[in-house]
Amino acid sequence: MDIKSFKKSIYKEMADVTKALGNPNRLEILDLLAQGSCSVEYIADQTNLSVANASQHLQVLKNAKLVATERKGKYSYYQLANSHVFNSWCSLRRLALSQNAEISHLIDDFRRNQEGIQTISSDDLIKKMETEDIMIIDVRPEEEYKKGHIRNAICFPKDMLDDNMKNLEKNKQIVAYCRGPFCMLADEAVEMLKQKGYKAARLENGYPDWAARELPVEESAK
Amino acid sequence: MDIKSFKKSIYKEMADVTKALGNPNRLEILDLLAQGSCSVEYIADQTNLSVANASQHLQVLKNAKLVATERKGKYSYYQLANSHVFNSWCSLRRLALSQNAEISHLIDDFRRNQEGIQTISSDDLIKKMETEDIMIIDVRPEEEYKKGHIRNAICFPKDMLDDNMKNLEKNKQIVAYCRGPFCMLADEAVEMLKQKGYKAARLENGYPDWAARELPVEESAK
DNA sequence: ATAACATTCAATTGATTTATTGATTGTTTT
DNA sequence: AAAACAATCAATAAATCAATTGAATGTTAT
Repeated sequence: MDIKSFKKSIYKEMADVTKALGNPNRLEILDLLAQGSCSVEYIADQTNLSVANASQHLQVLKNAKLVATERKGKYSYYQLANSHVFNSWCSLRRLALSQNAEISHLIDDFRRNQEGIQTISSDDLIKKMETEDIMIIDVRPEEEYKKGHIRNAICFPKDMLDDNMKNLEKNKQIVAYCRGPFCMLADEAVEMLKQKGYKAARLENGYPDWAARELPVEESAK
Repeated sequence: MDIKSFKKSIYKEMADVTKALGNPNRLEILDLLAQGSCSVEYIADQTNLSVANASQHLQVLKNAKLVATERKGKYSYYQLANSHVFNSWCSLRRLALSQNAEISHLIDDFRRNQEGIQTISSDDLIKKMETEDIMIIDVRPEEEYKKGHIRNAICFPKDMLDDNMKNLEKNKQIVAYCRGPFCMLADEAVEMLKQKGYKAARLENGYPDWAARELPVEESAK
């Protein structure tokens, strides 16, 4: 093989992986899978796709080796193939947020409409955990909490918030987190809590970002 | 705007950026632009695209705000819009190399055909620079060396290698580098040098990776 | 002014991608 | 065995993408 066609096939392979990422529905699916493995039905439900369409997108991701699948009984569970997938996803998220003022504005506008939700970074949270007596609440669906959560966080699914609110203390700082920066579950929870007189803020990013911090950084390809 | 359509537009924006990256020719163009700014003509020439087609791809990259353009006289010079672009490019390269055995095999096969080119990492090079008396040669075209190069590296364009070889010393370890892991200029140079009895190895990655190391790591979006 | 040149634009054609629909496969429950 | 269910497959039509061609724009040199 000559150099020219060698290089072309390299970039072709790289483009195939990138193309598999380059679809809004698949990016949303990957964002969801970053929370842990999910069945096709759950994915379809959470992303408002038909099951057939979700399955089709999952095949694309699978062919690109971005996700792995495992059958348990009559369910197929999908998960991210490895940590590189989430790393690239985050890198693209950072890229999109940095270049494209539109996304940042969309988020800012959304938060502003909700009367200024206070946002804290992971570093801030670590500091607060060491110096203050705070409560961390996980407002994702219970299934996702079970697959993994921030140490000491309480399972606080947003739709059960009313019932559980009595477990909170008005004088403690509450930090709510959810799936990631594009997920609005934490914003909604914070808004509800503030209306009731609690001191609440949201974590800027989500659980997967937090979990990735705790792992050693992988540097090179292999 | 309701949450559903808010999320859809977020992922849409993210997908638009990713789609702009998801084409083999555009990935190759970005790899080239990572060396420094280039004219359309140079890009077309280096990537074997027609000028009109290269220009078209550049428009796509420009619309996605991945590259910036500046006109100097009758030439348009394109460059990467910011460091996030190269970071994402590298992240996708890592992803593709890790998942897709095909790419790694393609590279390995190519290197094996050339009688085992020895490859050293950036960390290795730093150590060697401190402890040994080595020669670092930049085998990219002179234009790219001028735009930036590893400190103390000598400009050694591959097509001039024969003429310049007399400046090398047979007893010193020589390290050749080029554009990146997919670029074969360094491999070719190392092969030629080894045939003539020099001790030569190639740097695993290229100049842009080296330059990115020296800059402070940018963590979050803004 | 004219010619030469670098780049972009516009139109076309063929190839890919996407969502939808309905049928099919394989597993579990009754 | 039959029914219910999860997931995939196959076929289609609409939309988008990519390479080619030739014309148009804008700058520099003569």
